[in-house]
Amino acid sequence: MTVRTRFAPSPTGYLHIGGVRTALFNWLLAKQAGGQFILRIDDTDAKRNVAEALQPILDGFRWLGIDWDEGPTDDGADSVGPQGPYFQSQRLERYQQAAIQLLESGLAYRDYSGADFVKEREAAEKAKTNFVYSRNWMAESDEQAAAFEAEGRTAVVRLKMPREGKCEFTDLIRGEQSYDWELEPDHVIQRADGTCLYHLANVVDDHDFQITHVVRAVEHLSNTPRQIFIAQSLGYQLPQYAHLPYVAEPGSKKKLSKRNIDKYLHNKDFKRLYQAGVAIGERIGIQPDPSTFNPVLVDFYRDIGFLPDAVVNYLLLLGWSLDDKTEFFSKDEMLQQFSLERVVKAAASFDAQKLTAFQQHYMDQLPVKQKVNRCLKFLQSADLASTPPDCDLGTYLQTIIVAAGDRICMAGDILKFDFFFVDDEKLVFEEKPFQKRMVKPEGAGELLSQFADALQNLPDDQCDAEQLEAFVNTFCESASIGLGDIIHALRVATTGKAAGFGMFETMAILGKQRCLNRIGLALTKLQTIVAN
RNA sequence: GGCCCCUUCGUCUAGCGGUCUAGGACUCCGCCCUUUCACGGCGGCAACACGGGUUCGAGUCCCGUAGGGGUCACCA
Repeated sequence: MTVRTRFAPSPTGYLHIGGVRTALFNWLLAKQAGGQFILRIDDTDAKRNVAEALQPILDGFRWLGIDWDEGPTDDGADSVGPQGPYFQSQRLERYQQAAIQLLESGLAYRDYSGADFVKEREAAEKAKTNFVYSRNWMAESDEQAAAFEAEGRTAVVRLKMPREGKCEFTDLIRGEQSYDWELEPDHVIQRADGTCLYHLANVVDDHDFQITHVVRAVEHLSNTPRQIFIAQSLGYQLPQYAHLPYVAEPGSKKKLSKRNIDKYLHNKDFKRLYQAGVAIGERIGIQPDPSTFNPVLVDFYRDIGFLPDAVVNYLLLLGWSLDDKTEFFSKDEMLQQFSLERVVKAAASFDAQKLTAFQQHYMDQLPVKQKVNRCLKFLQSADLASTPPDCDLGTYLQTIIVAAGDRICMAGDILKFDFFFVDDEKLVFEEKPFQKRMVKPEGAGELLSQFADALQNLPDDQCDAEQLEAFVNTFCESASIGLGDIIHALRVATTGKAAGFGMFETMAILGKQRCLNRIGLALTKLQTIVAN
């Protein structure tokens, strides 16, 4: 039997990190068995522009390398696959057929209760008793229906649920499950206007698409009995069920939700990641709106230069493990090793710091050329392209990336080192360090000026990091000062910042002329400040 | 509230009755390396929710208790 799994997002405009994990597990289960992974769009209730709200979700999956065998086309405008369409909004007829079949077999009925149903339910809630619908407005014959209609009532279709016995099924993760049928109310499966609801559509589609394994989050566990009822009533063969734990909030066990971003921002690690993202985002024109750009959403990671494999690897280990030590998995290894048996039952909190650690690891492993390509995109987006004379941007960038080592965790971090890529006259000297290192220390300007004169005479072919270091040391000796007396001012003057990587390396990369230019600009600025 | 689920270091987890004075990873803290930072190396802090059983023996099985969570729509 071919394993077929599915993930069924609603077109909401964003791809949630918890959803990705569910999709990933589905994908792994199908692909490791040589089966198919299907993307189905649950838009039965969507009144918005589906294509537009679907696009970010499709893009997200493509970026992560979670490819679907059947489902919407990449632009979300159409479907590909033998059982299409894969949009629920386009499958209404199928659901209606199923509703008729249920009606005809007496396992569903037309219900004319309207608001009376709610009244009964509320009364039961008030009395603190289990609610069992009286079925007073149930119409099982056309005569009954006509009578209710004469009262001006309209009908929905409800499931005629069993009122005794148990629903038993096996969950691949949670084992044997048993639910009392009497606790299941008569769910509505079709509205008065003929449109159908989730449970019906879901079961019909899973059957039509020949889904063999329904792998979804636990919040659906309690939906399973009614779906089993529908499937059995329709004569469908039941799929296997597996209910994953949900992904929880940072530092708590509550379900992670895009609605509570403000709350997560109080979490130290989450906030740090978010702020790192915002710092990058604002340089490349992303609105710092936490409702559309935050670490719960997959776009966030792509936008700031995470590696998709890092995100996937992290998510794999959120609720699953192979053993007591293996941390890193390539896609192939995941496909080889994944199994539902090893899925953890408890909810797992989202940990921004650990995700970042995975990113750091994957970035370290990435060949330099690829790092260059990724960082280059951010420079271009931020409109940064200034290089030393006779040096092309790619080569220059590579030098910087090598020197930066692991200081570039996500590709967008290259923007922290923007001073390498701005024209000298556009270099911004940060106020605080400039005050501290240039303005405040007595004679700093004078010293720097002398240094510039000396540097001017240093032959161009002696400007690598090592020789520069020797040169600076010699200068310090002759001026009878310590290295610390000049190096800080020198850093601020050449980079505008208080911190960076090795000073001599930085100077070597910038080149002598640009260092001189910048020192000159810093001295001019200093004079202006002193004059005022 | 009803029903259901879950419970090992701060976090992700290993553990399927003895090999557990509970292992790994992230974080944190030391030390080493490095003229600085980062990396790296070494080391450290830190957990079986509680109470009863069962058993020669329980983190591991059973039952309670507590806590946490999910779900109870003409949403999906």
